Amino acid sequence: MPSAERPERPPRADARRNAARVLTGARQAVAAHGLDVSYHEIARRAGVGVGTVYRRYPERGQLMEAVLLDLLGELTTGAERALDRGADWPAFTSFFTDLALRTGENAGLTASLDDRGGPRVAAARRRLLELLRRLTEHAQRAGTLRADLRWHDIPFLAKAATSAAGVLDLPDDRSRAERCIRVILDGMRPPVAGRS
Amino acid sequence: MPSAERPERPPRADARRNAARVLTGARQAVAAHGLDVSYHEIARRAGVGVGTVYRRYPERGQLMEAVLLDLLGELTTGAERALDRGADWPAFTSFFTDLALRTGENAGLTASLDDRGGPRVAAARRRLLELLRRLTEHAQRAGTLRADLRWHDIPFLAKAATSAAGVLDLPDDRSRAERCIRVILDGMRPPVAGRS
Amino acid sequence: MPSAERPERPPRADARRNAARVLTGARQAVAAHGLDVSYHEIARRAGVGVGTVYRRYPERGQLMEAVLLDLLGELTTGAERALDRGADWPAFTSFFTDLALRTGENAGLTASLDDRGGPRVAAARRRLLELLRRLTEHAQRAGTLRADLRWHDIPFLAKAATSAAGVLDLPDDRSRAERCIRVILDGMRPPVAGRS
Amino acid sequence: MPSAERPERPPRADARRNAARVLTGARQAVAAHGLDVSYHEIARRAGVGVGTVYRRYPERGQLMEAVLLDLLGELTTGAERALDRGADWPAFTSFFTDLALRTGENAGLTASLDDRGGPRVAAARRRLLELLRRLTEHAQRAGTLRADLRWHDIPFLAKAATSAAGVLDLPDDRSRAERCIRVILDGMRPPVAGRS
DNA sequence: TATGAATGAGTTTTCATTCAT
DNA sequence: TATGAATGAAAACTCATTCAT
Repeated sequence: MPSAERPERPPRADARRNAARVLTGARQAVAAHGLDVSYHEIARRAGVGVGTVYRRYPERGQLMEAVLLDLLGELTTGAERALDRGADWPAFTSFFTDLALRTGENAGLTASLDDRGGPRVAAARRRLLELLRRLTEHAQRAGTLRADLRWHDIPFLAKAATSAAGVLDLPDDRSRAERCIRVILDGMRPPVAGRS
Repeated sequence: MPSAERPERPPRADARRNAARVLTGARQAVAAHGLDVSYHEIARRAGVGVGTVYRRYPERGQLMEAVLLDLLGELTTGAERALDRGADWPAFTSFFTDLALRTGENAGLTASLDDRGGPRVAAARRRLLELLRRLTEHAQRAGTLRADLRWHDIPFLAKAATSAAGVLDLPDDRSRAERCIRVILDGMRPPVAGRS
Repeated sequence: MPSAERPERPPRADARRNAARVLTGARQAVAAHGLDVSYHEIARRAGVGVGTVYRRYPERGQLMEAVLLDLLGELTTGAERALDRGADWPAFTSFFTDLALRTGENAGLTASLDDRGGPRVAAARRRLLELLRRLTEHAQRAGTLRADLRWHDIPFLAKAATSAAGVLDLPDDRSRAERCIRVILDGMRPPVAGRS
Repeated sequence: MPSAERPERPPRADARRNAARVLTGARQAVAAHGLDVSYHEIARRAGVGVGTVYRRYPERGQLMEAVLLDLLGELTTGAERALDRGADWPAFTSFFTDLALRTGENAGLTASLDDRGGPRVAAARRRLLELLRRLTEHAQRAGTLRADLRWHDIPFLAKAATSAAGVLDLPDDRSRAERCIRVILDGMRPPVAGRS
């Protein structure tokens, strides 16, 4: 019904397809080159023209927000699963490893866990950090996590654990990344009395 | 060439002064903006004209090499001091902390600990890594460092420890950086038997 | 690449318009400032941004080649017309004058008549020189041109004739240029017996 | 006698030597690269530092004036010799050839024969042009030079004759240069009646 | 006085962003 | 709406001129 009142029609099929392509391309591009990737690089990976990326995300911040929301959603799902599993050490370990590896894959993007982005990012971050706080407290109450750790140190340590992977430019060198994560996880356990 | 004998006069006073200024400016600029800083920014911090920076380092690679050599030299000095002090746990700790903080302050430059740069950088790096290997073996033989750590994991963990500081954009938030370093150092100690 | 088949769309209207503008601007700029004109000057005369000139001719050599081809094309047309007219003395004179004045207007570019440029320039030059050879032989066979002239001296004499105009920095001082061309043309006629 | 009144002492030996070196270097450099040659190039050929060239000729114009005066002096000597020899056709030919070849060797410098330079250049030029005028009139009165030539066309034709040599980048291709000079000289002779 | 290192204006070149099609 | 050519601000680089030694 072609009327003059803008019936808010659903987006065209190719428009929807492009929206997904751009987001995927942006995630890949950001993972590979950091937050300063050029729009041309994103467009190249998405298989669209630069203009298309600009039409959808006129501001770089908007694009990064979309990428962050995507990532935060995945991490939140992981945290919920860990809480559901009782927040014991294996569950914490699994969540932390996931956080660390994803963080490593998204070099530079981890600012998401701090204080950038618009209100929607802030909300998503709050949701994740709240889960993180509960996970941490569970683990500390159960005595599996050292008590002097602040819950907001966790994402820092997670980022730390895998900037290691980033350094190598060998994203698949999992063995070292995992060894480093293990060391950090060990360090996060309560100290044992009777050590010099 | 007014004379054929090239009397090899000593460098001009301002030339010598500028050599130091350029290096210092470059280190500050790289620390603040990463490896892609503009030559103008470097010149500004050094208090010289761009031309002077170009005269001294026509290729960006040469400048970065000089910066790396400077940094590697300082780290090597620290490693030697730690070995002289017997490579016990406090000495190791002190070296690691130094490595971690300097690495953090030189975000992006830490590639130096891997495989970039010309032959002189490679040599300086080899010298440092050799000291690192000896430090690690000492500590592992003394039982103060977990045995399953490879000595070449150390710089990764050090970088890890302070990419934390970088995240904050608050380079002086030492308290968190130090807490993270402590956790990582704890994780590097030998595991204690009888833990789940 | 949204489609794998590259529908090979026709060039955009402004792209086509700009292609012509850039070439014209380049010819004017080169005529006025020589081969070393700045790209900004060319862009200014073409009425486009520098970036556009760079997009079309990333290498200065490519731009100069395009300018040469344009000039050689015009000269070739003139030579063909002269041959069609029978290559008698008036036709030769007219061609030579044209060659001389254009050469003078394109100071520095006249290398085109010698041995610079890529294969396309070489081909265009060969085409022109071949016509020149035929013109010369016609005229010598008809006895209107001195026999001891080599056909490849002609472009040198043409360049000579109007470097005169160049000297003045008064490109419109046609009267002197024409007088000099006339003298040279006179000199090119067969010598008359019985002169000291 | 070291007194306060600046006794106008003769220049130091090395100063005089340098003055000569700079002038020679400048003539070579200008011949090779034209009037826009860099001071560094001149200094290199002279075997002195740039600063020395600047000290002696703070303005580019002063340096070019010195070079011109040197060249004009040589040409004037040639013109005087031609007049002494009676200004017949062989003498004129010899002068013209000399003028042409020197002019060719000093590509770009030939502006000297027109209207650049300071008062001393103007005077030297006037002296040379006066000789040229007399040479021309002698030759025209004797009927060996076409009457419709203006005496001030001569230097233009001379320059013309050898810009030919310049085109080749083969400064020693005398055979072509000489053939071209001959053609031009022929063209300068009085026209012969009974030609189409 | 001679030297060449230092300077910075001007040129070349890139690339984020806009906009004609 | 999607595209990529056009744009021009900003970065890289050069080199004529100055000036500390």
